[in-house]
Amino acid sequence: MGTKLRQRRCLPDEVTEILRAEINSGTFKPGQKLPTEAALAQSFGISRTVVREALARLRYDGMLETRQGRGATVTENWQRRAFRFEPLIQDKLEDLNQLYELRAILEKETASLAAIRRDQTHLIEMEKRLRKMEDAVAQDTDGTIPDFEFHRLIAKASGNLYLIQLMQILNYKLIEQIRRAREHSRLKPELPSDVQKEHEEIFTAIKEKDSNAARHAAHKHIYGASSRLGLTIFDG
Amino acid sequence: MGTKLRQRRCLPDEVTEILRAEINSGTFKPGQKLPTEAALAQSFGISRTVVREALARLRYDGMLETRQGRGATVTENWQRRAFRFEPLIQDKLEDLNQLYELRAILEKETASLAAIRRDQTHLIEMEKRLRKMEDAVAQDTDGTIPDFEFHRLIAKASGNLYLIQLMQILNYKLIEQIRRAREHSRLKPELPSDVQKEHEEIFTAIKEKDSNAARHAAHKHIYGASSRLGLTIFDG
DNA sequence: TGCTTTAATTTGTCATACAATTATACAATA
DNA sequence: TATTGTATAATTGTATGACAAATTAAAGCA
Repeated sequence: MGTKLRQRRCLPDEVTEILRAEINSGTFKPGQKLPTEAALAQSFGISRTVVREALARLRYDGMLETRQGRGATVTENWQRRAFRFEPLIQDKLEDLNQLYELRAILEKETASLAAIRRDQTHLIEMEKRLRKMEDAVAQDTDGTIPDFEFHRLIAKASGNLYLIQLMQILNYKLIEQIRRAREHSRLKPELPSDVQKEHEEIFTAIKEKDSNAARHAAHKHIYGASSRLGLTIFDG
Repeated sequence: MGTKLRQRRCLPDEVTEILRAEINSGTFKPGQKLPTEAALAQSFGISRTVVREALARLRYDGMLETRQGRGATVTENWQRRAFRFEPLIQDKLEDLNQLYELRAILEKETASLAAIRRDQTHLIEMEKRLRKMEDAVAQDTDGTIPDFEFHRLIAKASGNLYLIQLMQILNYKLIEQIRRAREHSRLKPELPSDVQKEHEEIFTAIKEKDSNAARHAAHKHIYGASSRLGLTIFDG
């Protein structure tokens, strides 16, 4: 295990990433034991302190189980405790594709719930963001933030705290990923007027408490967004 | 912050949970600085080692950002990196309710996708689990494992890796939670024959590539399961 | 063999030390 | 006064050593 360490970030980050990758790739299989902390420290050429920090993280994710005197064993992969939107697929486009597929599912049902549970406050806040986006379109500036907030408000109106958290993380991840993808491989930019129209449709459906219409409008929006990015998610 | 530590589990677990809760509840707000490691160690009455391990975990989840010389600040909650199904709500029944609502959403759409993308192998494996569950019903034994695996196979057939991971974690969490709830407050047990019938319906729909039927069958199943537990999720 | 005891191994926690980085206080200067 | 530069303190990052607690492996014994 003489993997080299690049001192770009802090050491525990590096070690965690390496160990995580080795577990995911099957170098250490479920049920199998990891080398001892001392051995890992020596093979990485670092102190036990750093190794322990890395193991602490993986243990917290439920990837490892350590017991005093026994060592660390890789957990069966179905009892993990944390979900991370780390790239699961090599092909970046396919990865983005699957993320958007998940997003479509969540946005659809969230909008549907929001149409039922929204109150006046939600509507007011949503409309504020709609106007901000309108301004952004008119002035040709970046409307990413009100866009992000608009979707967050829909989630909030759905009333489901897990949905809220999950979508917040997912949407932020997507913003980051798309921004990065744009820098490198020049993904097509969104067409602001289309986006604005789609947002209005979602808003109207939620306002009118039309659950099905909200679901369809949300689907149309996410499907449209993915299409504009050149993705090909399933149009269920 | 003289919160007491009960030595039930290991110290870092306790400290992590406490800090996590304090951040979530707003005791430490986003952008705000945490006490220094030394101060935390002293107030908890433990060593800096343990505090560092707790902070390492929260940092890894993206809840904290620490910089050498500056200290630890709470991250804006929209840039967190990991999603955990930790109790977000005080009321345990409402928490379970929201978890099931999320599960309903995911199972529905997963089944729908599975009906489109499943291949012969998936069907064979699913059927194996169906038979095992049948046996469990007949012999009045615990069919939790084949049940769990059946749902995992549906997710697998959907082809979306994020869905697979997410649902695995969620379903495992629910199994744990229900088991624990049963011990304490005697939740109603499932009616195995009903469950079996619902599973067969989902399977048939997926087998026949009927996406809508699969969606409906899955919804019926999760809605039924939650009802049998005495929950009241929305019947959209 | 089968059981008990002992020793070695390994993680959990503590304490200390120092380097690297940042914040703070303060003096010097224009 | 305001700003800038410098020294000082504070804080995290990493390394090392030590010991307790738990587990495993080995040795000894019937």
